[in-house]
Amino acid sequence: MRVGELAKRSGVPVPTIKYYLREGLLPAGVLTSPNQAHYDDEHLRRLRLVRALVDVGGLSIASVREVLAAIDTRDESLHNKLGAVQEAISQPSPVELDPLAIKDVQDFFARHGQTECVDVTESNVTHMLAAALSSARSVGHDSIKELLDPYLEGLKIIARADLDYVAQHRSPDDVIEAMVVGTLIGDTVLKAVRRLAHAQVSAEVLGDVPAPGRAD
Amino acid sequence: MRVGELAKRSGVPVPTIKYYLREGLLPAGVLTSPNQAHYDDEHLRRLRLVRALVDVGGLSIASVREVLAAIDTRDESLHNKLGAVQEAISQPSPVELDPLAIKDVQDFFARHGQTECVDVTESNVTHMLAAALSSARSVGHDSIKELLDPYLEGLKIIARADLDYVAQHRSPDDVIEAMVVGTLIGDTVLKAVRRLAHAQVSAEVLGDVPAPGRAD
DNA sequence: CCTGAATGGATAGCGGCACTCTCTACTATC
DNA sequence: GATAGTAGAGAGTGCCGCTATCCATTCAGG
Repeated sequence: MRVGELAKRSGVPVPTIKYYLREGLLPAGVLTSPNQAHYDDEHLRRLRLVRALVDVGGLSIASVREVLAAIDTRDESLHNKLGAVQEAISQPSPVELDPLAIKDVQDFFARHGQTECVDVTESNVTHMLAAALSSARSVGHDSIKELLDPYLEGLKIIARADLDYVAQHRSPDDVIEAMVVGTLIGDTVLKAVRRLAHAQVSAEVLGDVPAPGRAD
Repeated sequence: MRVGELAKRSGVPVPTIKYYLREGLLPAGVLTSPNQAHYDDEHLRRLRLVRALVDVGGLSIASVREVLAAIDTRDESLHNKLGAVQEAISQPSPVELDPLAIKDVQDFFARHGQTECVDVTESNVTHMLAAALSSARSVGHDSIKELLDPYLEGLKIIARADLDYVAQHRSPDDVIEAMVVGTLIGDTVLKAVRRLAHAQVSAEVLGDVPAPGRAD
């Protein structure tokens, strides 16, 4: 197919597709003449993935490029690849880290037998966690660290489901893509369902009546 | 204190503080003369909250304004206020909704006894969920909907912890703020911990050795 | 009381990002 | 041969979150 049809089938405007091509988010089509190229279903699939990462995952174009690079790398173990993708989809926030928050993260790791991680800034993921706790501290909510353990408890169930989902896929490429999609879209799903759970819980506890003094 | 000290104590540059004042994210200080105003700890607290929402929550200035407005509204029930905050911190994505994904969301609600919600686009939260599932469908991962139930399972534990955390706070204002901080910073914490859980699980299953054929 | 730094208030400018427009030279199609 | 579409590339756009500049005023130190 040519770019026009790719645009029609994906819902992405032609100029945007050209932009993605320039930015390296989409491999070039096969040139049949100096100004004619041919795109296949793989391009369509990739284009939809890019849109999913941008629209739902909220990734920047640069991050998408990193993620795709990690997906496309062929000479690494699956585990390393997953790690690279994790890093790419977890951009650090510009918050400066509070040493006490770093301590909280280290304690958390220690509590769960992970004694390796000494330098929190080493990984985007741990940096993200430390940044979140730092921010919480700065607004006087340092006790939010008490949530870490129950969160882990709930996340064990969730991570198991994620794993089962990813395990459905056969080829390593599909596994990686499932991981990316599952993680990023999963984040959004989690966010939404958590809010629904909050709403339900708050309705139960607070009800429509303003009676906060009830013993539960 | 004056703006210079506010800047020093918060780490936010003076011009940025002025910008926030203009944008209504920060109430004006008490004028003691035509060009002298006095700011108190409440301003500092609010300023830190704004930074937390922007840096960790990733909210736009406009969303922050909405959240603060919801926090500051005085004439609504706590439950309504929480709902307003939820909406404000859940911006809809520009994805167009797949009817099948909408059906998935409705089925999910039906499975859990929530029969009220007919129109998914009514709330930003349900819209977010439907958008995420739509995107998943578009990249060929429609079976991600199977994750909804296990996610809810894990999130029940998490939401309970959230509720306990919020319940520690006395005044309604503190409850609202705890809800905002707990939800937004909690999102980031959840994201990070989930990634750590993934990494751990993938290390266990895949190990450093490329032996995918092991029976678990 | 004088001087230099800081302040409130307002307007304009900047840098980054994700496109979007425009143009040229060409080609497929009717 | 007219028309529509295409590759490729550079410039332009719109928004967002600041940042710079300016002015009249005022505070703080000597």
